[in-house]
Amino acid sequence: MNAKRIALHKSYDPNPIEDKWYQHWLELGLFCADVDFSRKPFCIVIPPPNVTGSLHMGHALNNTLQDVVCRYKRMRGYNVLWLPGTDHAGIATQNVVERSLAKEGLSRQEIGREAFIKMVWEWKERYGSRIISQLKRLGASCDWRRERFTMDEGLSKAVRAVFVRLYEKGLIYKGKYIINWCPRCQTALSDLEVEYKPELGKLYFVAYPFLDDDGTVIIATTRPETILGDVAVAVHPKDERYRAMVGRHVRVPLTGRIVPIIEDDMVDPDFGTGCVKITPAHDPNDFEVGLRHGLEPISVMDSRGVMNESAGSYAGLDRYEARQRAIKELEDAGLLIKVEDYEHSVGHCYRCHTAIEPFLSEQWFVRIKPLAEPAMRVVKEGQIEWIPEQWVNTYYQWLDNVRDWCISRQLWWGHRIPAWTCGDCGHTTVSMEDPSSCEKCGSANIKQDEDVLDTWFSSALWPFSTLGWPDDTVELRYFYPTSLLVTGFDIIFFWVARMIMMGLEFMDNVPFRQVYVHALVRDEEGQKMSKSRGNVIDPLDVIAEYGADALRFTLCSLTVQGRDIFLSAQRIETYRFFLNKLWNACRLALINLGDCEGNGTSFSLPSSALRLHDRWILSKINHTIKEVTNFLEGYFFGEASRLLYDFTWGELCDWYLEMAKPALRGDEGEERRIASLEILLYVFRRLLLLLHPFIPFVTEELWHAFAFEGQSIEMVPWPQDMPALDDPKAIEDMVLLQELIRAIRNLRAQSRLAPQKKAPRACFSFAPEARHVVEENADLISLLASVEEIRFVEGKPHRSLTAVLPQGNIYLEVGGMIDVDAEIGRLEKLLVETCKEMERSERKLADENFLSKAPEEVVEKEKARLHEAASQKEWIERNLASLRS
RNA sequence: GGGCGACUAGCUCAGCGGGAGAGCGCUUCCCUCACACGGAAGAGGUCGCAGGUUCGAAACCUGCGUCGCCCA
Repeated sequence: MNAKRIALHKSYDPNPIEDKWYQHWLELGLFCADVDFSRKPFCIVIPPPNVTGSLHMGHALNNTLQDVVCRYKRMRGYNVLWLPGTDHAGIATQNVVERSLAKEGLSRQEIGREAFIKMVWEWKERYGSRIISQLKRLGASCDWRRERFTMDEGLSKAVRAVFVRLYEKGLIYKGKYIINWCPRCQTALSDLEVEYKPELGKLYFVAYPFLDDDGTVIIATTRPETILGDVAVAVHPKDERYRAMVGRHVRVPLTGRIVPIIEDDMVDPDFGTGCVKITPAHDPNDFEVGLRHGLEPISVMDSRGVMNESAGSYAGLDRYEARQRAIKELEDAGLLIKVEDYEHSVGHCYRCHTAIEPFLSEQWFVRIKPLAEPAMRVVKEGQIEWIPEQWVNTYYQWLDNVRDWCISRQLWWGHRIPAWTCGDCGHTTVSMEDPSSCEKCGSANIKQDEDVLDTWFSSALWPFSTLGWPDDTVELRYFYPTSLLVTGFDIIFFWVARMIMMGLEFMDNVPFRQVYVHALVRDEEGQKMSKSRGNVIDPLDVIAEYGADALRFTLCSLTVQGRDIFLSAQRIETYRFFLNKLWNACRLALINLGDCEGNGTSFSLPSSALRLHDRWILSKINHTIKEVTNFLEGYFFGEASRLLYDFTWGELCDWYLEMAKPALRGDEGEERRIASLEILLYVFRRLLLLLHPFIPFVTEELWHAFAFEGQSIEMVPWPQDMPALDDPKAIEDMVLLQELIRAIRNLRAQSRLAPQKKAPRACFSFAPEARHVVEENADLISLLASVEEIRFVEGKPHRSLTAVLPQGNIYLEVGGMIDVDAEIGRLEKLLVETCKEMERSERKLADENFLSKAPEEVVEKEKARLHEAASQKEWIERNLASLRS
């Protein structure tokens, strides 16, 4: 093998690297997954971002984690399909195009449905790929050939097939119900699309005069303008205060309408006076009451929140104007008894934040209970694993209380509802193919429903519609159920639960085996990032400044299961510095490796050729391989990346590379130089492989710099640990070596020894079993602790500083006078601490309960601790004696 | 009102039954031939509070407090 290793620049610069390697991967077809029944599939479908969207930090996190898993699984030999795409985002996209129309002074109504939809498609063609190219910039390893869009021909066919079948099964129905209505977007919303915010309002107490005497009943309401639509007054059946008046009638203020007093369980006796007005057309609870009592709803508002002709003289007033006028008139009539401040939660449209209006209208619904029941069961049975597990509670709780899903939207952009109503017989025809006549009476006088479906209706089919359903494709047979879903908790209800329901209904199988629910990314103070707060960190800015790898590694490191991520530029910088450290460690290795042969695949040196630090680093990389693999299998991204950080910086760079320098320079002879090179190759090869899923760009660059084999590091198998390399003794001895070096450095720092100047001598008075560590590594101690000479002594030399370890004393001669009193003081303090520690252990070991009930190894450990403290005490005392003599 | 989670060094968080850990920040020193995007040495914590279980609790249980999220 002729290795052509590349010299690296002095510092790491992501810019020239990242685009280059992404193009390389695309050319290699690295991300392409084709059906191959001889290989094990691994499949993730991307949570489709809105086609109008731009990459935000939430996307960056979501897709980084998916990418880490996909790259890892590829290296483990799976046939990995990460299937990308976008959704059509009905309201959001329509809003965007409507806004651009408005700039020309036009409305969609003016240009008409067909022309408008054409415009939206044009917009989509022009701007819809933005988020896709941003995902590529992040390094997303999706099979782009398979990119899908919820409005694609194939996916639209799936939507239609699902609608038809659910309709035929009676699971979709149309009806006149009270729903959430956005007066600005002019559409119905599902329960989920309403966001409740606390608002300070008023509670108005209004007197309703009895019809048959001079008395009144006082009700409390937050919305006096809806008095115009009142059809009853209700009290709780068990409320003794009002029992007598049930069945009597009152005259509704403002309208003079005569309505009954009824009783219903829904009434909360503690709210207001315990009497409430019933307005079925403008309140969901009142609607239910109206149904139970056969009350006819009266709508007094139109779809824009403007009072209509049923509101009499109020017609034409906006809802808020109407409220003011109602208050004034009630006051004038002496019927407004009092007004209280009142905090209540008001629903707002999740897209435009306008206060929503409960609105009575004809809508389409999915009957959810029959779908929810199996969706709960499969999770209970363990067919879908939630990670972290805590989220299943949220999932169950929602499914338990879920109400029918309003799926019709009064929009133009979306899947139009495939239902045609006959103008002659009134029958509704629902079918896969556009009908030309009524299926019941044969009349050609049929008209398609104007509404489109909720975007989430098509997203719910995503795991199988993207794989070709309703056709029976090989992709479906091979990749379904998909392996893993990675998503944020904010869309568990919107999306995850609905995918499970639809998957079970139409594929007769779960859509995925595991759900990984990740955190929300917040700013450094824990605030949600939002444009209005101005605290948004744009991932694209971060990538431009620090590189995609730095962003990815930061997000992974901060990802802890069950906890939100607080992100700041400073934190990203930390990991950017890490990449530079890695880069330079490789640079050091490459400078020394030159054109030497080998690629680090295996390891053949006899242990006799190895020094302590060699055996130590081999044991450590082995341990790292084991742990990172376990962490990735359990999706512990933070733990995995932090371990790699610590290994690279804290072990490899801080200790091993420093200790290997003399051998690499040839100071230990040619054999040792070759051995060290072989270890470098072995360790760096594995380290780069382990890091690759997290930081794919820089590891690819470094892989080729080392001239390791293959066209891409990702095509190389994931490293395996070698139990033969585990070396507990080396770990133990290395701890001592590190401690004694640190102890000497500490003494140096305390003395006023010039940094460049070596201390003349370090003398060790050590227990026999610890001496070999010093003997075998005297050269390294001398190098790393900066002392001229190492020797063993019996007693304390004059003019020396002392460090005490459990294994013995180290006396550092600093080449001048020392402050004896200060030394004595320091040692006495240490002696007190050591004695305290001894007493603690002695007390514990004297406790019968402890000895009989604690596990043996704990007792042993305590004994060892006592032994250590005792010998340390002895060393200190011996040392003090010599100082005082 | 119901549920979930958090509370550990100045900040962000690991640790989740056997002697408190990391990163950043801070202090002191050093441009040593991989790296100042660096190196060395330090300072800093009755692990929210109160009970309990245990030989032993930051960790487990109960209650309380503060904060956050979800649902009604």
